[in-house]
Amino acid sequence: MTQLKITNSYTREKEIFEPLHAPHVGMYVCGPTVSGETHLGHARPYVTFDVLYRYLKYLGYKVRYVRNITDAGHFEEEGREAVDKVATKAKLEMLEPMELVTKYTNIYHDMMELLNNQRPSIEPTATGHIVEQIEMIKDLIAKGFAYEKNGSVYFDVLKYAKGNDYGKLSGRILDDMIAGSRELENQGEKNNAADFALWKKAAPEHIMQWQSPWGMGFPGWHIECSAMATKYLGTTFDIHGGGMDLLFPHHESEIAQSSISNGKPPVKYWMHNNMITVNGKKMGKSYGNTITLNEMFTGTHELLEQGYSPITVRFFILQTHYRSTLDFTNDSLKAAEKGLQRLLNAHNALRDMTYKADGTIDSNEDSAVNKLCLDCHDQMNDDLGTAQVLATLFDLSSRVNSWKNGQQKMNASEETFNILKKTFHDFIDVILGLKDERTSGDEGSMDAVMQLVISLRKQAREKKDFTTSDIIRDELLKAGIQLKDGKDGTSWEKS
RNA sequence: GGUCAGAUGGCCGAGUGGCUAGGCUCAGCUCUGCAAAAGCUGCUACAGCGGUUCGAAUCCGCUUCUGACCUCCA
Repeated sequence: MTQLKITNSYTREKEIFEPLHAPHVGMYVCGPTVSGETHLGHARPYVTFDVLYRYLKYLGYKVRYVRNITDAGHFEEEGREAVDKVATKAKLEMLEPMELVTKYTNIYHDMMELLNNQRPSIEPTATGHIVEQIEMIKDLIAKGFAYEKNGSVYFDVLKYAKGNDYGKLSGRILDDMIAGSRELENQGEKNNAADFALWKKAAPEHIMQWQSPWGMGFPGWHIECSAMATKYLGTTFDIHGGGMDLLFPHHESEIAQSSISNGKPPVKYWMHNNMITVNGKKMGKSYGNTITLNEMFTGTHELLEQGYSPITVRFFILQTHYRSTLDFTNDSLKAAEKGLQRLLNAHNALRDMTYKADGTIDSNEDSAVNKLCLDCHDQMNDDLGTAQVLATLFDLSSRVNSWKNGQQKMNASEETFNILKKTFHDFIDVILGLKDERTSGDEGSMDAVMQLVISLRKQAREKKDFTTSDIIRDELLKAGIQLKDGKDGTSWEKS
C-alpha cells in the first residue's frame, strides 16, 4: 500500500504526508465571506477539502478541521478609499449587517449540507475574534514589523523580506511587485506600496467598527486567518487549504504575519484547488455569469438548461483533479448526471447482493478485481486522485452489473467479493460522500407499495395483458419511477 | 505589460517514456412480449515544428492558441 502524497503549493512538489503530531492532524481552510449568496465557486474548495477531511479520518487520523466565516467588512480595493463591503450591501438591502451576515451564513450552511460536506470541527467567525486579531497586531508592532499611521496599521513587507522569502508561495518577486504598483494612487499612508493593512481606521459611517489601541476601526483581511488558525491549531499546523486565487496576497501575507508573530512558518503543507469556469470563461460578478448554488440545483439561471442536483455537482467536481481548472457546461453536467446514476445503481446492486459461488473461481478474474480495489487506494493516495478512483469504480461496476443480471458468473472468491463490497462502500459513501439522493425518507412503505404494483403488473404480463402492464410502467415513469425488468424479476428506482 | 499554467478522440476529462483510462454521445449485437435498464462490440486521441532517446502524446526548445493570477474573489 502506498502512502498519502499531496502537492504542497509552497514547495511545488508532491510530498509524502506526515503529520507534525500523529495521529492528530490540524487543517485550516479559508471559508467564505458571507456578504453574498453561496455560488458555484464555493463548491469546489469545500468539496475538495471535505474529501480530504473524510479521507484523513478514514486513514485513522484525528483531524481538527477549522474553516472560518469572514463576516467582518473589508476594504474593497487597497489604495483607494476603504469601503466596508458588508455595510455597503446592507445599506442597499436595508438590513442590519448582522442580519445580512446571518442570512448568507445560513444559505451557505444549507448548501454545504446539500453537497454532503461534513461540518468542520470549528467554524470561527472573524467578528468573534477581534481581540485575538488586535493582540497579534500589537505583537507585530512590538516586534518592529508593523507600524501605525493615522489610526491604521500596516505590515512592513520590506523589513520582513530582508530575512524571509516574501513571494515564495505565490512565485512573485518583491522588486517587480513594487515596481508594478508605483502607478497606484493613494499609497501615501503606507511606507511602501507592498505593505498590507493589518488594521484599518474606520470612517464614521462604517457600521462595523471596533475599539482598538489605534482608535475605531476594523481588521485587515489577512489577519483573521492568522489569528484564528494560531488560536485553534497552534503556531505550526499541518494543512492550510483554499482556492488558488488566495495565494496572493492572502496566503503570502498570512505566512509573513504568522512567521513573525509565532517565530516560525505557520503551515507544513499548503494546498490549493484550481478555479472553475462557466462555458470556458471565468465566473465573476463583472462577467455576469455568476451562478449561485441555489440556481444550479434548481436550474433557475439563463445559462442552465436544467437543474443539476447537489450530488451531481459534487460528482462532477470529483471527476476532475482538484489542481486542474474545471469548466461547467450543460453537456458535461448532463454527462456527469448520467454517469453518477450508473455508478450508484451498481453500488446499490452490489450492496443488496449476497455472495453465491455459481461456477469455478477464475483466479485471473479474482486477482483482477482485487487489484482494482487496491488501485483505488493508490489513486487516492496520489494527491487525491478522485477522478482515477471514479474511473476504477466504473470498471468494477461493469462486473457488478453483469453478475447481477447473470450475464457473467460470479467467478471471484468470497473474500474478494467482500473486499469489493467494502471498497464500494468506503469510497462512495465514506470518502467521496456520494449519497443517493433518490432514496429519501419513507423508503420502507414506498417499497411495499411498489412491490404490490410490480406483482400486479407481473400477473398482467403472465396473462399477456400487455396493455395493462405497459400502462403501469409508463404511468409510473411519468410519476418519476422507473421499472427495470431483469432476470430475477423487476426492480424499481426513482428516475 | 509581468508571472504562471494548459493545449488529449464527437463532447467532458485522467494519466504515463514502450502496455485499452473512465464518463457521456453515436452505431451494432445480446437479453426482453415491446421498451427501458444492464452487458458486449465498434469509433482510438494526445496543438504545430524541431531535438534527446532503441522508443515520446509523455523529457527539452521554439511557434501558435487558450486560461489563470498580478485588485475583492473560492
